[in-house]
Amino acid sequence: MAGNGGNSSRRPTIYDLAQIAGSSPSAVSSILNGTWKKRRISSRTAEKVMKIAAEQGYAVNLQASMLRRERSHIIGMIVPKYDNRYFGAIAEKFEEMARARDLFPVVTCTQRDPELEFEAARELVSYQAETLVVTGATDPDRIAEFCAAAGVRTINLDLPGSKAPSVLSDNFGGARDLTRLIITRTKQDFGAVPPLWFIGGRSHDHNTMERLRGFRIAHQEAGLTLSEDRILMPGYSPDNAFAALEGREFTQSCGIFVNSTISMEGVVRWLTGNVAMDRVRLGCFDWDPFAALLPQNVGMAEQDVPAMLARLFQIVSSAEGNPSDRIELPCILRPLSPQRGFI
Amino acid sequence: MAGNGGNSSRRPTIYDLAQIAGSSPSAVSSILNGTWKKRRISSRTAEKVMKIAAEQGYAVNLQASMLRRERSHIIGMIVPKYDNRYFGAIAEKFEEMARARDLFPVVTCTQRDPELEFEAARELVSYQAETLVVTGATDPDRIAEFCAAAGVRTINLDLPGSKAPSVLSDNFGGARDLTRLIITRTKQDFGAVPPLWFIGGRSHDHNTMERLRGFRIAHQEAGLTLSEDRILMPGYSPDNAFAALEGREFTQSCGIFVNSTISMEGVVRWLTGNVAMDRVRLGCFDWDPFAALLPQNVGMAEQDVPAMLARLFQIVSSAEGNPSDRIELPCILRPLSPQRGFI
DNA sequence: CATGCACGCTCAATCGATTTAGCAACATTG
DNA sequence: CAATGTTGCTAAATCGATTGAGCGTGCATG
Repeated sequence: MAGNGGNSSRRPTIYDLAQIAGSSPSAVSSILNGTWKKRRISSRTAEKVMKIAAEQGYAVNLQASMLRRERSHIIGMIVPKYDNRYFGAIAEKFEEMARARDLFPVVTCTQRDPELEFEAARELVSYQAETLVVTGATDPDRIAEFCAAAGVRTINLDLPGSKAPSVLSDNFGGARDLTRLIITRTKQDFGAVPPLWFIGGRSHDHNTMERLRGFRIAHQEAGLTLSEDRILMPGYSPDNAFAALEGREFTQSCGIFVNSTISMEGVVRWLTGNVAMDRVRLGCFDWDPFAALLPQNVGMAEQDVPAMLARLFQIVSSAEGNPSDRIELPCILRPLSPQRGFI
Repeated sequence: MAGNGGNSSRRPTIYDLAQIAGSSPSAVSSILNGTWKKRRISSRTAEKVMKIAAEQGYAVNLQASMLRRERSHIIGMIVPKYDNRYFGAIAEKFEEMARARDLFPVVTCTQRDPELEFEAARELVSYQAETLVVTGATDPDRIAEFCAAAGVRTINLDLPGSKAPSVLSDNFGGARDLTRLIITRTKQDFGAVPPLWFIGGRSHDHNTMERLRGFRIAHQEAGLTLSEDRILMPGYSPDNAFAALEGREFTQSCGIFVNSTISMEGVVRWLTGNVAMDRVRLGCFDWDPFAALLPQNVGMAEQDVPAMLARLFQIVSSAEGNPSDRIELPCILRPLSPQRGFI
C-alpha cells in the first residue's frame, strides 16, 4: 500500500521522512543509502525510517545524490540501429554486463545520423556519464575529442577511431573466410565461378573497406580477377541495396557477398523478383537465424558480440586504454549446408 | 580546439566560466540556457561568455540543472528484449518520437525478468523520469502502483495492465485472421485440415490468451475441433519452443500457429531436423523480413508499431489517460504467397 | 569525582545550475 | 531638478542528498 497518505502529490524527500520519523535528514540519508552502521545509527531508528520510507513510496533523487557524490556510475552507449541482431545483441549484452558491474547503462539509438550521434554524446556527457561507448559511429573521433575535453572516457566499438581505444571484429579475416566459402560453394554447385558481387556498406566506412580487402584477397587466392563494377556500396539500408541493384542483369550463375543482414533484406527483395534463384549463392556478413535458412545462403560471418563486450569491459575496468589500441576479434564463420532441410 | 587550457582536469562549471569572463554565475547560467535576452544581458557579454564556454569545452551538468528545475523531460521505457524486430522497432520509434517532442528518452532492457523490470522502473523513477512506458512487462500493475505513489505517470505498451492506460495490438483479431489464413492455406495445399498447433508464449500472459481466443474462434468458424494437447505455451525463448516440441510426432500434414518470431526460431530449428517440410504450413504472430521468406510461412501478423506509438504519445501529451483505458490497434495481416520465388 | 570513550545522533557546508529580488548607473520626462 | 524608467547586471536562496565535524549523554575506569 504505497502512497503518501493523502498529503501533497510531490515526491517525498529525506526531509519529509525525517520529519515524520522525528529524526534528522542526515540520519535518514545514511539509513537509506546503507552507510548507517558506519555512522552509528541504531537499528531501532534505521528500521523505523525504512518502514516509513516504504510507506511513503520514497525513491532517492539520483539527480541530487549524484550531484553531491563524486561518481555517477553511468555508462552511456550510442548505437546506430536496433533493426538487426548484431546491434540488438550488443545493446542487450552491454546492459547486462554494465549492471553486473554496478553501473547504470544508458543506451541511445542514433539512426546512423552523424549529427544525432554527436548530440546524443553531448547529452550523455551532460548527464554525467563517466564512460561513453561509441558504437558504429560515422565520426567517432569528433565525439572522442569532445568527450576528452569534458573529461569523459570513450571507447569505440564496432567501428574504430584514432582518438580512443577501439574494439571491433577482424573484418578483413571474416570477409576473407566468407568470400572463400562463397567461392568454394559456387564452384561446387555451378562449376564456373565469375567474380563475386559485393553489395552493401559505405565506401568511407572502415569496416566496409576491410571487408572489401578480405574479399579481394580471397579472389586473388582463388586466381579470380574481381570486377570493380560489381562492387556496390550504397549504404546500409535495404532500400539502398535494392536501388543499387535496379536495372542490373544477373545472366549467369553467380555468388554474392552481402555486407550486413540489413543490406541482405534489400538484396533478397530484389533477387526475389528478378533472378532464377537456383543460379545464386549468397554469403552474408553478420548473423541472423532466419536469414540462415535461405537455401541460397551458403554461410554467414557472425561477429563475436560476447567476446567484444568482454574486452570492452576489461578496458572500462582497467586503469587506462590507449587511444591507439585497436583490438580486433575473430568472427565466427557459420557455413550453411544446403541439406539443412528447410527448403 | 576544445580543452581546459592546461588547468585542472575537472569539468568547468558556470563558476569557472564566470571567473574567466569576469562576470557572475547567474549571468553565465542565463546566457548558456538561452534566457539571457529575457534577463537583459547585453549581447556583448553573451558572446564573450559563449566563446569562453566553447573554448573550455563546457557542457551543462544536467544533474544540477534538473535538480533545480521543476521538470526533467525524461521519459523512460522498459522493454523486454532487443532480439526481434518488434521490440527493436518499438525502441527505435520511441526514441525518435520522444526526441521530436523535446523529451529525453531512456530505454532499458529487462530480459523478461520480473525483478529486473521492477528494479529498472525504480531506477528510472529515481532518475526523475516524468513518464514511464512499461512495455511487455510481466507485472505492469506492480510497477504502476509504485510509480503512482512516486507521482510518476505510467503507460503500458504491448501488454495491458489495470492501473494505467494501455496501448496494445488487437491480439484477438490478429490471431483470428492469421489462423483463418493458416487454415485456408493448409486446406488449399493439403486438402484435409487437422486442428492446428499453437506454439509459444506463456499461459498467464494476456496477449497469449487473447491470441488463443482468436485461434479458437477461427477453428470454430471453420468447423474444426481444436485439440488441447496441441497448445504449447512454454514461454518465448527459441529453446523453450524447441524443447516443447521434443519427442512429438508430426505424422500428417499440418498447420502451425507460432506465437512470436522468437518462438519461431525454435520451431523452425526443430522442424528442420524432424519433419518433411512440405507437409507443414506456418503462420507467425509478429513480422520478420527473413522469416517471411520461409516457403512454409503462409503469413505473418505484423503489429502496427507506428500507430501504437502515435497513440502512446497522444496520451503522453494529453492531460490525462484513464487507468481503465485500453486501446487496441489492429494488426496488419501479411499473407505470403508460395510463389514469392525465393525457394 | 574527574577523565575518557563509546554511542547515537545533528549541524551545516557542499555539489552546480536556476531564479527571484534588487541594486547601480544612466537616460528620459515633467 | 526631482521623479521615473530602462539597462545591465549581481546576490543569495534554492533543489535533495551526502558527509566531515562535532555535541550531549551514559558508563567504565583510575
